[in-house]
Amino acid sequence: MSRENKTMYTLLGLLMYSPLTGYEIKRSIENSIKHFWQESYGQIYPTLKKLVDLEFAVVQVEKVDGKPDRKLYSITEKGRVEFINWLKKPIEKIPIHKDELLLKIFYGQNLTVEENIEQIVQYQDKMEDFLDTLNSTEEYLVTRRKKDPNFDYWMLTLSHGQLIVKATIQWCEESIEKLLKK
Amino acid sequence: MSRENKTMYTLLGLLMYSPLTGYEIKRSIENSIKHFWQESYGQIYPTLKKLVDLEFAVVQVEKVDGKPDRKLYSITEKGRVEFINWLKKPIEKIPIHKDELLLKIFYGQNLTVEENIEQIVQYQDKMEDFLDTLNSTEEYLVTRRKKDPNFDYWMLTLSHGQLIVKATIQWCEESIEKLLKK
DNA sequence: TACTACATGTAAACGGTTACATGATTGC
DNA sequence: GCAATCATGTAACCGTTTACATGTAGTA
Repeated sequence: MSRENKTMYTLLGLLMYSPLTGYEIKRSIENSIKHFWQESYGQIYPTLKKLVDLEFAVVQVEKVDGKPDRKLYSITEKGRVEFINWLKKPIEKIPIHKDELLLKIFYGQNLTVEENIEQIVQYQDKMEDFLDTLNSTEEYLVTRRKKDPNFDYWMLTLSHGQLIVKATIQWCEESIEKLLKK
Repeated sequence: MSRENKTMYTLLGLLMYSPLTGYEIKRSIENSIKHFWQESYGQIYPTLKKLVDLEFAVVQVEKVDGKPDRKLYSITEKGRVEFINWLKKPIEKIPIHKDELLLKIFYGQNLTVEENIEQIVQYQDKMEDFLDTLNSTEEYLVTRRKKDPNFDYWMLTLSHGQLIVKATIQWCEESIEKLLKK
């Protein structure tokens, strides 16, 4: 079973809006899909090269004084077809995400009840911080990006994050309760 | 920042209960933490070797006619200390799990509303199947393992899975609703 | 006859992060 | 003077999966 490279589709998806440089792609990911998707330069630049090799994108090199060349990547028709085909394809299997907290809780019998509660409390704190940043993003989208044709889809990914994080916080509270009764 | 090898701690945690072979470890993972943690033989066997190198475990080789040697690994005192120290350490940062469905939904404007709904419907189906297997596991634990000292902690990891999957199904339903109104 | 369970392991490749290297400009 | 932003990229390494190799015993 060959593994498909999702980084490629992430970049193609961004290039569907407009041509971008590697640097701009990184920034773009940082303030849009960051809460469920990340890419490093170590992935972005080689993938951009691959996109050109496969004729899914073309480069325009702009010379700039004293700076490295600015390489602007544009998606080709072939790239658009490839991207749309990927988009339509259903997700084959739900992925199992490795969860370090659960691994520690699974082995919880090796610690005291108090130590386990402490672990969960600290995790819950981090989840509440995360919920705050998601809520800030929502406010930004609603006040500044409501007219964008993508707005509804962006909001769907956000509400997913909010629901999951809230469920996790709820689990933390319930679990602490249960452990206190031991 | 050096990356810690969680596979090592996964194996040490299992060896805390009793000595095991690589094969038994694989099986053990398959019917306990499978819903949030997986390890392949390509990870297990080399890690077992490493555990012995670091003196966190010792091997006992049992010769068996016509079969490969059975290598039984036991945790050492040094290994127990290492494991407990890891268990106590708080989770530093919540990991961002890459989510292919959300990536596709984020780019949803490139498809029709119906195509996006179809994508979510199919995902929801898979989530409902997953919930069924989690519920079966719960039934098994409650009817067959209630006396085990680890029972409460095992149930916590299970209820986490159930809550998250239910939240995801809820998100699917709400999202389909929202898309139908477009 | 074929599949499953038992039991070991390796090699290649993939996917991803981190650290490094370079250097101009702008603003505090 | 220092940090941030713009802008390119590579190399080393880590973590993980997949496919391969080997072979017996029991069962459907």
